[in-house]
Amino acid sequence: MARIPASEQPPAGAALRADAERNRERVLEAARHVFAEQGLDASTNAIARRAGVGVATLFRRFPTREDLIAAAFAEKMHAYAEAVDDALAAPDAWHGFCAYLERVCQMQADDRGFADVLTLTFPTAKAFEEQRKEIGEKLTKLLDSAKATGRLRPDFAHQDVPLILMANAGVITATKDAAPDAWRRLVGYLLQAFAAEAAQPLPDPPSRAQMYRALKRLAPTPHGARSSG
Amino acid sequence: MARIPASEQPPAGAALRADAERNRERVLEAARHVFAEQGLDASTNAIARRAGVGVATLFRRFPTREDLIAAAFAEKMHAYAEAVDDALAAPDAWHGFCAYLERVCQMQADDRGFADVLTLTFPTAKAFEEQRKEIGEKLTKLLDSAKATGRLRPDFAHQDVPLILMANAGVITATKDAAPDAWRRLVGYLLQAFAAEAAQPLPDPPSRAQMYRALKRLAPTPHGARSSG
DNA sequence: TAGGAAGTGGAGCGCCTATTCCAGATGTCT
DNA sequence: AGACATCTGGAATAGGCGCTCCACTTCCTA
Repeated sequence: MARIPASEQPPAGAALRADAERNRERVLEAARHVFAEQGLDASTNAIARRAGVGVATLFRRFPTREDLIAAAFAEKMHAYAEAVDDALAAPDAWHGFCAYLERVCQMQADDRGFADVLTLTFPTAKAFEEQRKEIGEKLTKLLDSAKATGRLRPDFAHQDVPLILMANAGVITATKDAAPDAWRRLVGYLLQAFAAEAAQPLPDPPSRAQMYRALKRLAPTPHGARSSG
Repeated sequence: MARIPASEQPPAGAALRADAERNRERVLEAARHVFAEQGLDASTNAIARRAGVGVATLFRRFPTREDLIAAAFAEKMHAYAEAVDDALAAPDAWHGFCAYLERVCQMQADDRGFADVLTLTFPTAKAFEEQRKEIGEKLTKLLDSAKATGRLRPDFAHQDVPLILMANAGVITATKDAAPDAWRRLVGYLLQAFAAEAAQPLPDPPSRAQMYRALKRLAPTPHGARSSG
């Protein structure tokens, strides 16, 4: 007798058996560790091995890679959201903005997987994407406030934020081992460029739609997706 | 009877048989095309297939991946060197520097493989690396001249150049398809940050040694090297 | 034009990957 | 304690990869 109506699948909230829940947690912990070290294209086997479970267990709990990624990075996404909240709460919006960018880039530097997550979308991970949308709206407010102080240049575009994250991801990928603080230099330059005092004409930013499409590019499938195109 | 003393291997300059030379050229052409489209981690098979030759032919002519990369990008490296020469010849060193950066970043945008090449070293490809060294020396001159004009900020470091290329590579990887001009925005910001007028204190740049080690990180082996670490 | 060096391509090896399947172990409820 | 759904891990499938080997072909020279 099922303690849950269980029409077909455990209705998304159904409690797992205790051992299963334990294993789920172990997989997530392993995934977080491995993704942080190797990036999003780490192999499923490596994660299962580290978790000390069979691959089948991993796949049963997280049928698609997006499921695993979304679950593994849920906490970091919250921290990411917190960063905007803190920035909005800062007494000076410009300083809030600067601190926000540094904090987020630091998060990228600390976690290669997260660096990738911030430059991608995961359309099937709904909670994830809703959160991203919410963060985006708060970010708009932050930018407006920062511009209102007269310190952030008025032509700074919302799309410039993911652009920075992409650039930062590039630096981190290349320098993580040999020069782990190199990204600070990049961000330092950029923040000075974002100051209103420095403002000179710029090329147009990519449109929001373009940027969204860029974020929607294929997530780094460990292998195989390469040949499908 | 060999028309060449041929102690063991064709002494690096030995003429290939006409058909072999033709195939060599076809492989290079294919490699250039495939690298440009897919990046340096394109599969050897894909290149051979496109060239219309067997994989053995490719490996006979280019025993290591570095051999192939060095040969495929030799021309682009010359164009890259030319960019510094032109910059040095410019009447105004600051404008020369700006044009140089834009031109090089454009080259990255036009060729995903080359974008990677510029953020890596290939220790076994001697001619390649000597050229890189020479370019580096000219670049130092260019930076000095640009600083002497008072327009390039004095704390701009030589190491900042590869840093920019890494950042640009990150943007290009992410936006190539959806927003192919996004990189211009990044470079636009950076150039404004490099202007002496905008100069504010910055984090220290990575040391040259660090940057060199970062460039020396493993080239993207198509697959396999991942598990060796 | 004939002989042999030079060059060829695809089959094959070993390794890696994702994903599925299923016989057997485990937890949970009565 | 017994019964049974739940959960498990490793074997198995199917594929991609780099790279090598070798029976066969092509070119060049004399």
